[in-house]
Amino acid sequence: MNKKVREKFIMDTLYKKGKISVNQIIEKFNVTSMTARRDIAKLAEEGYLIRTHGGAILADPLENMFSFATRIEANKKHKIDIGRKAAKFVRDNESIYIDSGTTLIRMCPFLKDRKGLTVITNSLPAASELSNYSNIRVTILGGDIIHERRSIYGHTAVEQAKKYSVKKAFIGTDGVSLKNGLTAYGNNESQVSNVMASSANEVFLLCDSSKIEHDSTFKFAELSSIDYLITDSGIDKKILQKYKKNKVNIIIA
Amino acid sequence: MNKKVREKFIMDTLYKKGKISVNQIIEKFNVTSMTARRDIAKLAEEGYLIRTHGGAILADPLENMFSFATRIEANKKHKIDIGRKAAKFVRDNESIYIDSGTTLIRMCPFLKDRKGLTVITNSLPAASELSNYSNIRVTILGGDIIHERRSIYGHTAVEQAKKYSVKKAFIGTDGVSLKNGLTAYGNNESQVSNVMASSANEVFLLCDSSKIEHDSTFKFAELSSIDYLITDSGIDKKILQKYKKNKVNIIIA
DNA sequence: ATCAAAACAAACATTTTCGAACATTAATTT
DNA sequence: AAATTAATGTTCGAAAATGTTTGTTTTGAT
Repeated sequence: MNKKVREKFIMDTLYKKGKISVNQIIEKFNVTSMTARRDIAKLAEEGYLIRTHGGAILADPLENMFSFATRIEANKKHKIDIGRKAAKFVRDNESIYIDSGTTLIRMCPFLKDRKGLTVITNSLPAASELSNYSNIRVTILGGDIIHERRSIYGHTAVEQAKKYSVKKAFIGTDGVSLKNGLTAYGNNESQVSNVMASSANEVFLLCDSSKIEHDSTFKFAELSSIDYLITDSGIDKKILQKYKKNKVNIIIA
Repeated sequence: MNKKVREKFIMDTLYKKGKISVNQIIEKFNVTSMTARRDIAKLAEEGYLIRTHGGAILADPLENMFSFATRIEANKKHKIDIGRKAAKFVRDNESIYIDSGTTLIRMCPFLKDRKGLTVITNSLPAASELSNYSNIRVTILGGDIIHERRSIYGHTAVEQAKKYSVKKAFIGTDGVSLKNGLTAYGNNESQVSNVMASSANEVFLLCDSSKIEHDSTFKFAELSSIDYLITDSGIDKKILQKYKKNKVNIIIA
């Protein structure tokens, strides 16, 4: 079971230093280069890192490696994990809704191999990312753009949203708690999420653990309106138990 | 494995300082000048930067936005010229429509200082670019996305377009001729352009000179429906005269 | 306009890393 | 315990990265 330990070491090193070499792995664990390379290959396959000659660097699926300032976003790793997990629920030939939000964007790269997928979204970056994949049909909601979030909202967006019905809706939130359900900073964007969620067969809420048991200003949906809550391993055990007791279908990525 | 790391360093430096020298790379990574130059050459090949003697400077940011397979557009200079010229017709506190198309995108950076501007667009990259400027209200048309063009079309988009009325519409085309007017490859996108143009006080057609007296498949508008044709200095003198005789209001950027 | 220094690039040499194929050794299942 | 599966090791030719040499081009100062 050393494999998992090596993988953890690789990712830890990457998050700390941004890069790792095959030799580092060889020396640390006394394995052959082939094994080290296989580890790296596997993690690359899963989208965690980008291979290089002699090692690997940290992957960032969205900003291709030449991103503007390389500010290391808080919770980026967690968000990628959540995005990957969420993407696993998407099947070929489905139609899904992807909400705006930094966590939701992380789903997109993991959808690129789906066949016959139709995606409806109110997220400008999600639409941009998905429009790279010619096999995915992308529909964007029209309306006004919120600059800070690159998301689309307003009456027009809501009206358009009402016309669609999707199999699965993947939505975000600014906060979620057992007491107040889903809450957001602004009242506007969440209306779109609500409409799309209400027509969906299954609703997935994606939120990193920092938002759990944290309330924002506007309450926009009950906890019961979601079918699955996908979050990261950073969630407090006690809170996790409490949620399970309250029959929230919680998934740890 | 240093290669990717060097590339990242090069691009980071470029984004921070706008330029980089071969010597900086040599000193930082202890490599030969040949290696440093090969790095630069490769990145230039991919369109990320522009080579100079002794180093490189940053390539156009817009290029990077969708650029994965960035073929370096011919006519880029011309398109920028056209975009700059077109932007000069935009006043504070107006509402305008910006069509999809590579020429139209070039307008956006020149609009960043306008006050109280409202922009409606069916172009994904234009919307992305404009959403960087918090002083500009951006409305995007909803609908299906054409991958190759990053533009939005279809029934939904047309219906939404009908609800707006703008002061000035800036539209693009695949071809324009005295005989056939404005023509496009596909029949779909141009419908949106048509609707927005018909409600506008003034219609500007932006097209580089390679498209003039060149016909595409679908005829979507008369030449008389546009008020100004903005093109580049590459236009043939004889054709220019002919257009002027036919009372086309032609502007050379 | 001329010249020297710096920058460049083609061709070739060297070093390093890869990865496919097969062998071996755990770990799991039956 | 035998069979199956997963993980790791070994070998070796191919590919990639980098260095070296050498002659050409560019630049900038005179």
